[in-house]
Amino acid sequence: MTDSDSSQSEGVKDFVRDVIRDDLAAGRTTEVVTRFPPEPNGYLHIGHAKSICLNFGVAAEFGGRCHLRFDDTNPTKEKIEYIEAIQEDVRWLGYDWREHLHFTSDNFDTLYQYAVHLIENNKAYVDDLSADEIREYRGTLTKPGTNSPNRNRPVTENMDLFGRMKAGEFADGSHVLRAKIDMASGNINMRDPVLYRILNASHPRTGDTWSIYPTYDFAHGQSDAIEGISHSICTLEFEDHRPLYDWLIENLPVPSTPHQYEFARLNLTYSVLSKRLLMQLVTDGHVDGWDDPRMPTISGYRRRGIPAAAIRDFAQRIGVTKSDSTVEVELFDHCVRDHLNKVAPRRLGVLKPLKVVIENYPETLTEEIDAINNPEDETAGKRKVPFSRELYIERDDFMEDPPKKFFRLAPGREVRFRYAYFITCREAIKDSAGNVIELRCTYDPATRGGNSAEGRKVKGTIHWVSAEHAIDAEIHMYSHLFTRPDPGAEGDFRDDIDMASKTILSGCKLEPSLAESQVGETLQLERHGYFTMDRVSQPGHIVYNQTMALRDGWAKIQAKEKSVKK
RNA sequence: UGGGGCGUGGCCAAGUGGUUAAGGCGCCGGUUUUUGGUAUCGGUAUUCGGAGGUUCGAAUCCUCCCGCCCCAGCCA
Repeated sequence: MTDSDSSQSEGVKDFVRDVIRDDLAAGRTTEVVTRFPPEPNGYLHIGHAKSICLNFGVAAEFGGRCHLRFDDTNPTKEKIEYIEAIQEDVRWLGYDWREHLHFTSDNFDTLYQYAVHLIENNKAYVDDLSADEIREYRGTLTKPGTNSPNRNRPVTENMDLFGRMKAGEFADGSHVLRAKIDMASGNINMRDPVLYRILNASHPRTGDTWSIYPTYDFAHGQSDAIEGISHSICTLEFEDHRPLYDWLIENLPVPSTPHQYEFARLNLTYSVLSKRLLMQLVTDGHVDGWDDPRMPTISGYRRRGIPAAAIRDFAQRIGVTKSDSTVEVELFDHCVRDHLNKVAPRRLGVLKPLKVVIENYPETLTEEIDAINNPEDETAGKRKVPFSRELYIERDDFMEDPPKKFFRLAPGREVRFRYAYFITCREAIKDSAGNVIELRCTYDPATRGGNSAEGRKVKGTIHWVSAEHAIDAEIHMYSHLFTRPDPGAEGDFRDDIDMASKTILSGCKLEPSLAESQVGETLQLERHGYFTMDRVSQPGHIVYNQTMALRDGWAKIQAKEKSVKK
């Protein structure tokens, strides 16, 4: 965690922190212990980041600790791959669980003993109704349920049956262990919830030792209690599980009494934030894996070059409340730009090259031009960029017949080549089809560095790259994965995928210093945006991902002109 | 007449009975600028889902109403 982060988190205020402050003040808690409890059945996304920042952040602020606990109670969906990826992501986000890496499966023996305890106290029973029958007996939202015919099975019989469930004598689905609570409760979670089910499946960590597995409800709160969690923070959909959470804590010989608090999960415009839908994008091949730079996953952001600090800043700015909300991606984008603007080294790169020949520049000369690495950070220093007679500029920086407000190059116009010279366009060379393929220009030797001694002004500054010295690169440009802010709001979310959300630019020309850049560093190509080298890069085949475009004032002016004309 | 939540500007979100309802994002306009970036200045809710009521005073308390979200997995 950086200093700017901790100073930002001062004065963070939300209802969760209010609760903790009150608990501390009233002596209900002496140590704040939280946990981030992912199920290893997929990759972490920005919604998880909100929870991670909350749980680890709160623990740090109050001098407590935060555990990383894998909620691995469903072997049919969980994989080692996810366990490893999740740890990498949490670490990359900047958080440290120290020795507190836990697994719900670490508690399987204890949980089993807890179940036995409930049976012995006549508070749980083995039911051999089918799943369908259990559903029928459960009633509906408005009609109370009815008791299972097995509800009054004698304790000894329950003990025998439960033991045999554990021993693997029964088929999947043939029996379950249920809590004996209240089939008429308005809260469906209290209508004798299932505590254990038979799953003859191999578990990523416990292998084949178990054929019964606890449900979320039976495992989560008890694991909290075992780990000494003081504040168990989860999302709103678990709100009506809280009475069950509390009931189990009260009725079991657990070592501590944790409490559950719920906050609203994150929704983001132009994104889907559900492991199920993200999984579908991956398995159907709509994206290039969980870490596709268009994915709202932590690994996707990392590959896209978004810094962890920006994600933490975002998590802090959106706040923590109980009201359902959808945050506009623009806020996320702002956090990314805000951070990168301060730290990203500036470089020159041409995405869509147009050749320029400086006619009055010596053919054999190459000059080393001083360029500032980061105008926002003096300590970043300067570098040398080679300038020569033949250069590339951006196609979009030249117009044969420019509109009034176009400040870039055009026939007869003079502009500044950043850090180098004032350049005047003398002629545009065209191919037989009428496309401009080359510009013939002249330079003013007296403007070296980019200023005219006599105070002559120029309206535009454009970037350039020396043709002879440039390195070639392929650049992947990205836009929102979805065409609408609320994918899936009308029909299948896959119909809202923007097929043009990824475009590949090849033959891009970058300044030679970029030969030394590395995967994991995000830099700014001036006037374009932020970019980062992709992990697929090879020595002869450099690939960059666009992290985020700079805000584009020119695009706004153009859009306005267009709407005025209409 | 099932249970549980939530409603403050376009989007987040402070506010916990007492001067003109914080702040951020976005948007609009100005200034600066060797990135049409950044920075900076100004504008953007006479009103807090609605209606009543209590009070000298209400976004904050009470009543009723309206809207939205979650729950009927042997998923988490």
